[in-house]
Order: sequence, then structure tokens, then C-alpha cells
Amino acid sequence: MDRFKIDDVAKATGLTKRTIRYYEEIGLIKPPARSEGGTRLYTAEDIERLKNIVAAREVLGFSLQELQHFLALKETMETHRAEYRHAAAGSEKRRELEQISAGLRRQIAMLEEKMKKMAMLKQELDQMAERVDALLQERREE
Amino acid sequence: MDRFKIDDVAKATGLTKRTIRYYEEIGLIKPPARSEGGTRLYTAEDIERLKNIVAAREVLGFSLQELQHFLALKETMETHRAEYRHAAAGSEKRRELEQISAGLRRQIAMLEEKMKKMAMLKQELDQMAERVDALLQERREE
DNA sequence: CAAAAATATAACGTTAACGTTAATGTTATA
DNA sequence: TATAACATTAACGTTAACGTTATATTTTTG
Repeated sequence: MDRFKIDDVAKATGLTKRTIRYYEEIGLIKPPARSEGGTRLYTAEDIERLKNIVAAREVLGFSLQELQHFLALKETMETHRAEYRHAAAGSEKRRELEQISAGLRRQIAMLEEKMKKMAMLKQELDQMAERVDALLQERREE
Repeated sequence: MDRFKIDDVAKATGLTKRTIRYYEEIGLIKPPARSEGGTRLYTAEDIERLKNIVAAREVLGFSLQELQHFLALKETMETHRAEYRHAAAGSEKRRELEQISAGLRRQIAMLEEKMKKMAMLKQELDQMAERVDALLQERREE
């Protein structure tokens, strides 16, 4: 039983059924297999991909378009790894690889930017919390 | 000349005039002073606040509602600091302070969650980049 | 002070990301 | 096997976050 129906997927990912169909509609996930009657049948990997999407969306505040870019990069890598190993230097494939590398570098730089700013924000919040708690403390001792 | 018209503010913050008016409309910023004829006149602080909003929105992917909460917290703190110091223990103000403290704790926890997940993502990206570059390297030596 | 440039309000338009409802067909279960 | 419980498509609805356009004032400038 390694085929899941849409409601199972919904429960596993926290998305609604509508959202899952919508993600398929805009090409964020590829159309899954179908039963004789037309019911969508998902695999465990499909669920993994969706979990990744949820995480990235929630955590990074990426738009679905940005997510599409990001996931494409990842998948291109994983799917074509073998293929890449045996292409001639200076070939089309090499240029592809260089594209991927550049894309990755951009994403990493962006992430670093965000992380830095988040750290600054956290510091600010920590300081505020400290001050508030100091006030609460001070008053307790009156 | 410490009063700015909306176009100056737009240029200073990178927002459009429409967006600035919209932020006022939904209460994200307070209505600025007006000229005799009704033209909005902003102060340097107004501009600062807007710059903060832009930063938070871009970096954190917060919705405007979340931003509202966050900025309110910050402002409440800064505006009422003096006032808080001299309220009786167990008073209304004390409960307010406790609310603020709790709110801060929530925001901090949320931030920590996000930072953790971002770190994991970055690690993944770094690994991918490493593999791609290894491939590029390998082929150079053929 | 008259023309040009900027501002104001009001209202309708747009896009992303789904929610909701309806009509119909498919699967699971007593 | 009937019937309840789910799935499918299609289409219209909704909310956030602005964009665009129109019409009327204000402000600036030659």
C-alpha cells in the first residue's frame, strides 16, 4: 500500500485537498498517477516534496513562484546527476552545470542576508524582553 | 524643512505613493499631519517607521497583519516606558506589561524556529553547491 | 496670477493563493 | 449490492496588497 489518496496526503502535509490540486494545476508538483476511475494516487516521494514545499513556504515566506525556481534547481540536480558525469568538457551540459552553480550561489547569498537580518531582529527583541522583565522584577520588590 | 510630502517619502522608502496611503488606511502607520489644504506632511520618524516596515516585510516575509502586531509591541514599549515605571504592582499596567512580555516571548520563539529551519536549508544548499562544483572540477582535469 | 505639476479622494481593476459550492462519478463498507 | 463516504472537474467567490483611472483641489513656478 504505497499509493495514497488525496485525503491521506492532505492529512500528512497539513495542506487542504484544494491546495494540493492547485499546486498541481500551477505545475508546482507533477500530476500523479491515476486509478482506473481517475482518482489521484500519490507516492511517498510526492508527499516528501509537498512537505518540503510547506516548510519552505512557511519558513521563508517565499512565493510559490520563488519556490518553483528553488525546487526546480534541486530536482534538476538530483535527476541528472549521473548524466552530468559523462559529458564532454565545454559542452552544453557544462554550461548547464555552471548555471546551476550560479543559481545556488545566489540563493545562498540571499539566505545569508536574511539570516543576518533575522539575527539582528532577534537581538532587538531579546533586549526588549530583558527590559520588560526588568520592569516587572523591579516592581515586585517594592 | 522637516516636513516631507508624500513623493519625498516614496523616494526615500522605495514604496509607491499608493502603498503609503494604503498603509495609513489599514492603520499600519498613523495619519500624518495635514497642510491647510489637506496635503499630507510627514516627519523624519514617519519615514523611519516606513523603512522598518519595508525591511521587515522583505526580510521576514511577514504579512502586514503580523507586522502590525510586531510594530505595535515595539512602539507600545518605547512610548510608555516612563509611564510604566510608576504604576502600582498588581495594577492594570502590570497586566499590560505581562502581556507584552508574553507577546515578546512568542515572537522570539517564532524567530528561533525560523532561524533553525533556515540554517538547515542553507546547509542543504551548501552541500548541493559543493557537489556541483566537484563535478565541474573533475571534468576540468580530464 | 495663470499654467503646470503634485496631491487628494473615490472607485473600480488585478494577481496570487486558495475557499466554497454544485453536479457527477468512484470506492469502500455493512 | 445499495448506500455512505470520498474524488473529480468546473466555476464562481474571497482576501490581501496593492495598481490604475478619473475627477477635483492644492501647490509650485515662470
